[in-house]
Amino acid sequence: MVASSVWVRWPRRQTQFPARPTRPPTRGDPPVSTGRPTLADVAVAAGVSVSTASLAFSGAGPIAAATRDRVLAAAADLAYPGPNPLGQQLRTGRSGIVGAIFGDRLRRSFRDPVSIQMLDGLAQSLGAHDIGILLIPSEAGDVPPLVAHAAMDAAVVVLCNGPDDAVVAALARRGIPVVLVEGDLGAPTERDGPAGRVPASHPTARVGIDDRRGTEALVRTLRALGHERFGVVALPFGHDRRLGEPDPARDPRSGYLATRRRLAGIADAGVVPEIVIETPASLVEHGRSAGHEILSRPDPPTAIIALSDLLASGVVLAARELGLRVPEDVSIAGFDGLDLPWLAPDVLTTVRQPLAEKGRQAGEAAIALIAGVPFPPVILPVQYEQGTTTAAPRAASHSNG
Amino acid sequence: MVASSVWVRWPRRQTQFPARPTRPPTRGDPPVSTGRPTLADVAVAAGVSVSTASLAFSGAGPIAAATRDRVLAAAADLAYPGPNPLGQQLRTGRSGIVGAIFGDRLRRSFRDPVSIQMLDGLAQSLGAHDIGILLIPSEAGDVPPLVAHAAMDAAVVVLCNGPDDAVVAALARRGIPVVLVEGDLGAPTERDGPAGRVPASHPTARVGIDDRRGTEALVRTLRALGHERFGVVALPFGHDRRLGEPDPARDPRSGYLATRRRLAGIADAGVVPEIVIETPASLVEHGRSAGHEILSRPDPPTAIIALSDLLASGVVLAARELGLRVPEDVSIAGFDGLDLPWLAPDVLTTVRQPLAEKGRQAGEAAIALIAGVPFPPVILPVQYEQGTTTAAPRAASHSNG
DNA sequence: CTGAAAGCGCTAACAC
DNA sequence: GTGTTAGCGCTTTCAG
Repeated sequence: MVASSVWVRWPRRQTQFPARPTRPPTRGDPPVSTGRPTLADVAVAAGVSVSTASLAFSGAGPIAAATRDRVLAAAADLAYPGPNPLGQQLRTGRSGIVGAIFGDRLRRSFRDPVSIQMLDGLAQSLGAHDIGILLIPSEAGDVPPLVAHAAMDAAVVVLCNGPDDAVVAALARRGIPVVLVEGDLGAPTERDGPAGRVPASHPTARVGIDDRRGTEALVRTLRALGHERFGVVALPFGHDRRLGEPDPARDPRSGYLATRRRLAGIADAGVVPEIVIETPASLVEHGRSAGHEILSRPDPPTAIIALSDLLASGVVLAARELGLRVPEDVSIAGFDGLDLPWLAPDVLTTVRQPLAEKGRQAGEAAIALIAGVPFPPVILPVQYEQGTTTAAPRAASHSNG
Repeated sequence: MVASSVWVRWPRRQTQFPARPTRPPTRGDPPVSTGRPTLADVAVAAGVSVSTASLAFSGAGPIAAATRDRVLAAAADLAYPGPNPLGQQLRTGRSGIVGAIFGDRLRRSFRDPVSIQMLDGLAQSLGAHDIGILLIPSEAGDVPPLVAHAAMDAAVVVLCNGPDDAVVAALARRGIPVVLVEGDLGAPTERDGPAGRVPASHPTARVGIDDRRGTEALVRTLRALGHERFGVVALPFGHDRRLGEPDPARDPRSGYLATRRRLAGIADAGVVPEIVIETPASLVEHGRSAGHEILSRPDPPTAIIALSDLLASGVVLAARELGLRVPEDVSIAGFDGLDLPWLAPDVLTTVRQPLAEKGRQAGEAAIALIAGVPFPPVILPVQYEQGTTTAAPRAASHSNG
């Protein structure tokens, strides 16, 4: 049974909203006179000059209380909604907007709480300065028109792809300061990729976490429990997203920094995984697929490290579906420190990163760069968190893996 | 064991980025000359007038190909990044930005895939017109500064609270067209709430779904299966969010439209629920709490209707935790039509709504209003979808409920 | 097809 | 404490 099966859509009339009367157009008069009162109108009504009227609103200079009240009263009379931001912006050269560019589809990024929590922190620090966030979803590879044309005072770029990131190059060309979250531009000598050149002098800041030491600590803990044979479910390596074992031919220098660093931490702990599955995105279903792939093998590894909690939770689901007990039959760990109530009764062993703080720092970085102040790189610490999904392997076999 | 325990933060130097040389300031010269090339510079370099140079970039008028090439070459020479959007915006009176205002915390809204999918659709339709989305998180009740001051050509307001919504009033005062998603302004006569007056003439559009008939169809189906005793886990009733049985004293006319309408649909199907639990937000954990509350009672209802899928999935978790089989012991249904892979092997019985399409329509509405064209109300259909979480009650007792 | 002129709405340096 | 003045960078008539 279907609730309703047609698209209800009332006919559209072509009538315009009532146009306000405009003064007779003179030569060179732009056709876009809004008809709304301006600061000049208020000034006339209050019997003061425009500059004084401006002061009444901005408070950016000395003004007699009586004068200010007179101006505000006149404004109220005229239903003047306050200074037009467009005029302010042109005059001050500031838009009051910071672009947030996600190197991925909105849909995919936003199904991941990691992006959201970061965005929340970003909104906090920028909001405190009355700076707005312009959402710029960006398909992998191409440069969205908004990056090229929208007004913004700075941009926060999440998950850029290294030296050749065309988005960052476009921003640099426009002179827009860039905050790189979980990204870098490569060594200065590498910055002249085909897509563009980011001059070393371009105002840039970096905010990241110490993920390398995070996975290292995690893996060391698992080794101490007796695990010797590891599987890894990895985040995407780069914009060319795929599911399966990674292409051995890929340039290990390129691709997403977070993925590279978290893998490096595993190596730091002295572990060479028996199997690595790359996923196209940090989503439960991809973790589930990867989990099935790894756990269905004969004699699978005793511990699986997923590079994100969403992936790890997918692996847990896969294990459950295969009738494996977690952590008795297989230990599963994640990364991020998300709250995943639906995994109950299990609680993921993970490496918690300060997501909101990362966003907040990115916001502070943007604010600093806008003010012309350099912002030194920030690397936030992460913390190992024991959950219920890891334990010693059933038979801590000392046979070589 | 802890990966690292201090906040790594390198010392901040106070050096400025190298300031570009500015021409000696003359009287009245604003201090904010960017030093970057302008269209005038390009025009000089190309040996044409500014108006011609403008045409070379906008293509909004006749221009000789040779002239255009000369201008573009000069622009490339000067590393001119294209017309400054701030100038364009003041001149055209358009910011190219639509505000997206969520009547809730960013964090909360964005943990809910419903908001995200809508936002994705919104980005689609606005992006096709090169219009950017300004993200405006809004605490319940107060008017964010960005609503009052940010430049935008229109605003999409999600989940407004009825006639007295201060955010909508503020937008109306500024003359900014408003698209209401899942909201209304009450009857015209009610629009003069204490918080503000939204004149009937103010450009406004509405986009919603046929949720009333959705829950009606759902409940009728359950009744046909033999269910007679229902519990309801409700979305928040209004900005005053709480968990528990609803305040009987609340004005049934106020509060979130979606909640009211979905409840109305249940009544339409001839059902008076034995128990209603209101939740503070559409989140799994609240559904879980509510589920425990309902299912722990003696002789609980045989069917539980949650007004969102996230809430419903929480109820499923609660049932599992209480050792109840779904749907044998209790039927559970949701609303939205989300993909919840982690609920496997269960698939929610639900009412699917076209979320992305809702966002797309909101975007189209905004575009229409910006162009001064009225946009008639849109009510999108919903569709009942049978999952595995509903079935006939174990003993379809015909004793009166 | 190109150039001249006018001004969108505002702020801020400076003179009074 | 207030007014004068000069644009911010751009688009768009309209004349040639």
